Amino acid sequence: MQEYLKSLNENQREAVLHTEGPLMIVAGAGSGKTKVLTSRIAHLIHLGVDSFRILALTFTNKAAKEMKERIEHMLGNSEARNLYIGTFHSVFSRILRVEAERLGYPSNFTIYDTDDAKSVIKTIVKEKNLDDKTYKASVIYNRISSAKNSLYTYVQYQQDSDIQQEDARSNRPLIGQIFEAYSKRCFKNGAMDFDDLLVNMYILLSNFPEALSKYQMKFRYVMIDEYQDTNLAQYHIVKLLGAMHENICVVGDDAQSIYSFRGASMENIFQFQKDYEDVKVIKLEQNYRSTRNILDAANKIISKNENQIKKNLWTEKESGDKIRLVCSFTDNDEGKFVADAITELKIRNHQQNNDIAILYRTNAQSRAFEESLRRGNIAYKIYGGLSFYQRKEVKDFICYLRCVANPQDEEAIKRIINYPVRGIGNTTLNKISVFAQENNITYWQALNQLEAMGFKGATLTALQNFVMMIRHFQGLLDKKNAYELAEEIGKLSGLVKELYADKTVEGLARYENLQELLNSIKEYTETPTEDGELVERNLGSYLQQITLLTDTDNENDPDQNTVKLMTIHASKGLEFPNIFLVGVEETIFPSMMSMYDREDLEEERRLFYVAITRAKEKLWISYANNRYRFGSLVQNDPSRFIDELPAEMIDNSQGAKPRFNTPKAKGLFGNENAIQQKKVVNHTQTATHTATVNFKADDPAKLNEGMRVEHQRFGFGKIITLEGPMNNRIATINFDAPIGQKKIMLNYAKLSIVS
DNA sequence: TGCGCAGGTGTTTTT
DNA sequence: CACCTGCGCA
Repeated sequence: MQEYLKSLNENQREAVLHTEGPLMIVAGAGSGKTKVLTSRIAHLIHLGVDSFRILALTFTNKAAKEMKERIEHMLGNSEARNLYIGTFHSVFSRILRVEAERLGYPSNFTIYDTDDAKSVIKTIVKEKNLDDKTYKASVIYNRISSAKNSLYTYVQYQQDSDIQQEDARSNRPLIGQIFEAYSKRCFKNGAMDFDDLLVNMYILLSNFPEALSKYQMKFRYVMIDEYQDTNLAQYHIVKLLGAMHENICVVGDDAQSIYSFRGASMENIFQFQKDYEDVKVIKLEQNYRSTRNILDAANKIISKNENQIKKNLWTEKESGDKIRLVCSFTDNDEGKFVADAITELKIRNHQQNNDIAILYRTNAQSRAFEESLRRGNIAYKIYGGLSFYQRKEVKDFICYLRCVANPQDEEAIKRIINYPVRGIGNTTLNKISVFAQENNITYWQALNQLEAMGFKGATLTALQNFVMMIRHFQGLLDKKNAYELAEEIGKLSGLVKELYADKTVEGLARYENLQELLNSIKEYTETPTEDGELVERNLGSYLQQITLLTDTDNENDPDQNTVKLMTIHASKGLEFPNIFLVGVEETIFPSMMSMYDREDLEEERRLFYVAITRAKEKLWISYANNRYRFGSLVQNDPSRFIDELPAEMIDNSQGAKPRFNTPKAKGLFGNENAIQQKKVVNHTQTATHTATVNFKADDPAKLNEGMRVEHQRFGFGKIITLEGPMNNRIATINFDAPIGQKKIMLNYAKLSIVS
């Protein structure tokens, strides 16, 4: 038997050996999913399958990279280089570069990140003279994005009566029109947003039979990781790609489906089994990661969900430590507790920083921990937030590169036309926009007819100089490699000089970031091709791949020994010996947005499950009684998920009392009066109030002290005080027994006036 | 055109 | 609280 087969358990081996026909692997957390996928690919190559004909799609670059490295290691030769392994987005962008012409895009098309996309939407909203408060870019972007993820065109969007009614109800009836204008503008700009990479791939396969058969023949074996996170567009693409050979292998875990807000649908798992008659389903249920206490707790949690494929995840490991439940008085105390616990872990248990991760629900929660870790002299790294390429100075530079590679890219031109300052103001920009619109030409084409627009004097000279400069760069595109070109751009544009002149600390950091960017371009230019035949290492391909890179992906020095801080979403697929899961409080986790809907709540619970199953040996679950949010102090109950943990696996010695959380107040605060003594509340009880049938929230501005009101969860009560600014109003309400007095943030809570 | 200040406004989660 | 926007002034 081959070496790689020996180390597999029976089910894993069956999955590896089942190479022909549709296969679905339901892989529980920590059940060796990646091992199976990589072994399966190695096995295919052993059987003589041409490595060029294997496609594996993942959701993160990191997962793709890991798979590739592991296969390389297993094979011991360079065959792995020919494999098509990458994220949906990056693989499709490579294919679309080759096929761009069929779809009417330039092969150097730009990829718009979320910021670029929102900026285009803002422009359109302004052009249509709509109110940018009702038509907020983020809202519109989300509407358009979810439409695209369901393969809706703007025409279908405009004709769908449900959608139209929904938009009308939210007072935004013109989103369909904005969608249309946005699509047309992106196309004109030679740009695709993230969703377009999927949509256009779908269009390519469904409208161009030659393209379809080309890729169907090419990819004889198709593998999909994290299948539970695919959306409708991805589902259809996978189905089309695999239709000829039907050698499709999907790996997923319904219990870890946490991306429905991005259009992912667990339904795809169930649909897969219906789509193919001869589908083989294999479950991987042995967990190799966590101790039994941790695993049992996770199982208990997930069993509360109605919507799931039943699995029996088990382990041979010992029960291990109990889960430590920690209650702190404030968010800062929570930070301090974690820092202290980490120090202790390192001293007593000889753990490294690398062995430890702090997980939270939202990025904003990282601050208290950053502070406490810094104070405790513990090296850490935060994942998430802005990717390197989204930082202002880096993106400015990239926009130079973008408009050289693709002069249709209006967003890029507008961003740099007056940076560094060259006397081209807003009025001028607007004139150019209007001219381009009226004559139905691109922004760049308009810039090449300056006289026709009637510019004179200093403005004309400034514009002419800009256009000449960009043309000069474009002329170098074929003569110089990406790095040489970038160097020239840095010099001639004055950007490097501008940043160099700034000697403040931040200025220095910005200058260094720019140098780092130049280095990365250099590195890219000098690395030999290894990615299969479609990759060319020029400026265009460089630009396309960096837009798809996230913060988690540029792990420059992996041997850095740091504690890792990240959201639970970002932690998926990772494992650590020690996990601190923090901020486990109602309104944070489950999030305020997901508390009132069964499906949303189940997704939060899956998220909780994902968090717990990251831990190999030790797990802390922590919450605070008081924390600052939006600048004011709020009080949260411990999360309902804490109550769902099995009591016998919990170590309560850190003073945490999930059911009766009395604050251990001992003058930790200067302004004691500001903190309302919290009533002892069993919050499972608090949830028993069912809102009146016709419950309708009233405008918080109408509330007054002394009024009797109804709260959806806490029931009826009387307003004692109202305080804080109107945009963050806090009411102290004396609720009827057994709830008692509570502070309520009106931004979140919905109150209905009774009398 | 650019800068400083006041005021408003917002937090899920991400390729 | 922290960030962004818009406005008034130099």
